[in-house]
Amino acid sequence: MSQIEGIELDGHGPVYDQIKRAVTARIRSGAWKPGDRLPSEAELSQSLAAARMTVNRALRELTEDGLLVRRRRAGTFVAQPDAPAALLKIVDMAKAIPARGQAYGYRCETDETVPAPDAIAKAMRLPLGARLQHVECLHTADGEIVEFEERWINLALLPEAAHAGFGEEGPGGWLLRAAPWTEAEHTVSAINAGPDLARRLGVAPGAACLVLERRTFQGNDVVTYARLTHPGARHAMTERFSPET
Amino acid sequence: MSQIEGIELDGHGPVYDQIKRAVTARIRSGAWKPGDRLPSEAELSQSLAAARMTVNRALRELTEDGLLVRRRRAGTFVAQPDAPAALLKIVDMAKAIPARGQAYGYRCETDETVPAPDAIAKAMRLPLGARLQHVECLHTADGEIVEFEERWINLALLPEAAHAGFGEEGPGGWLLRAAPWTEAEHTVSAINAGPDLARRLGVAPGAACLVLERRTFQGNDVVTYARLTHPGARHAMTERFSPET
DNA sequence: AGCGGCTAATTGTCTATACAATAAAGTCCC
DNA sequence: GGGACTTTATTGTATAGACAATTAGCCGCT
Repeated sequence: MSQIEGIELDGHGPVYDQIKRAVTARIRSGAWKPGDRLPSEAELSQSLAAARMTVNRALRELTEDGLLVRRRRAGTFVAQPDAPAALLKIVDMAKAIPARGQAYGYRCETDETVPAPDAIAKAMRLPLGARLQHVECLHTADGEIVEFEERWINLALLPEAAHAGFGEEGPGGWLLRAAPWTEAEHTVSAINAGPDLARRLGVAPGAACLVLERRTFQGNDVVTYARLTHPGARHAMTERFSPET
Repeated sequence: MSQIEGIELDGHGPVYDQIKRAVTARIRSGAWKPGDRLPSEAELSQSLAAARMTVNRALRELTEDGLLVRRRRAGTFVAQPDAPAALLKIVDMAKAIPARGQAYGYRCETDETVPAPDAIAKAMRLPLGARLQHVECLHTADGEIVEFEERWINLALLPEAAHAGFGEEGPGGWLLRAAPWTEAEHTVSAINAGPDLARRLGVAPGAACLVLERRTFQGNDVVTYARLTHPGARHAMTERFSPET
């Protein structure tokens, strides 16, 4: 029983990390398949000449990464490769553009205090006419418009926003400093540019645009709602991601 | 020095978790601000009457979550709330649609072995004319088309794909079982539907569509390339996410 | 002032041990 | 056979102690 033929460590880096790599390699190579049971911590601990706590840490972290599943008394199993749960990271333009080696530009077009319009009040779960700071601005990369930002900030939660002045800096950075947030919700969709939007983005009316909507929460209250529109042809979001960490 | 006035644990659940919650609460409440230094592990261990290993685990996990930053000899600090690094999870239609309580439907339109067309060969980093399995299919929710999938599978890596038969099941599920993958890359963009695409999706020509492209890697080789097109108006991807875990 | 080396504070890891919690498997009794 | 109880393998957590690795800060020298 327990044919634990040589799982071998490579001697590079911390032991728990070596164990993680060794187990990962076994799974990757197909030697251990989804549903297979691994040797128990006690067995591994002995066969690897490591403390059980060290083995435990390795297996625990692999479990957090979704590579393993563990059940008390039953054992540790190779996880079924679940959803290719891919993630798309959504980044702040003011940071992403310089990171790509392009010149970042910002232009503020609107910065005013207004009562909440119907649709916005609903999206922000606020009573009709609640006071909001409304900002409209453009982000450019090497002079080309890559994002049109429409932003509403809940003045009941962040009264300072009314006097922050978004002429020089976008609301993104300011909010990051001013507002701790607990949760965010994103929606991605595609729309045809209407005449007004087309003019602002400098694209033909009807052109496809990528829209990212973001609601940021403080507990159950919506702190801010943003609608970020990108010319579809001109801008794409790319993210590379690996499951193992 | 070190005014560690009462960080208090609540007695619910594991100690390391209590510590995580207590520290998180401090940061959330603003009592500890970005850049502030926390008491050392030794101090916390004493003031909380917990072993240093336990404190270490709590702080380590919070560091992995990006809430803290740690430097040897310097100490543990509250992290600058970095990018509101928002994540959009990309899900498999065959799973996502039933999860939303809608009836999932699948229809295969093409399932053939072909030499790689120019653009695809380039995207998959393959020589021109390499053998690929080409699948085109539709995913519906309550009868409405929500995704048009164009899929190319590298037969050099997965020869079984030629005889898998994608008439009943989409390539997504099959690939999940057949192909271990190490990395994936996603690109999101928006396009105007051309005549052909409009017909297939059942939308007006020129309608905005959301396009998700996915390349899945095995090491440096591209296993499969997928182009998933969604009618922009009819479908949006939403994801809620919180930074603390 | 600047450079180099020493000291010590702090995190990072590993170990051995202990006990708690869980749940699979077995046992007994009807 | 099946339900209730007991056993026991396995993971989950906590602890104390040790040493390694890193590096900020200090001291001394030039």
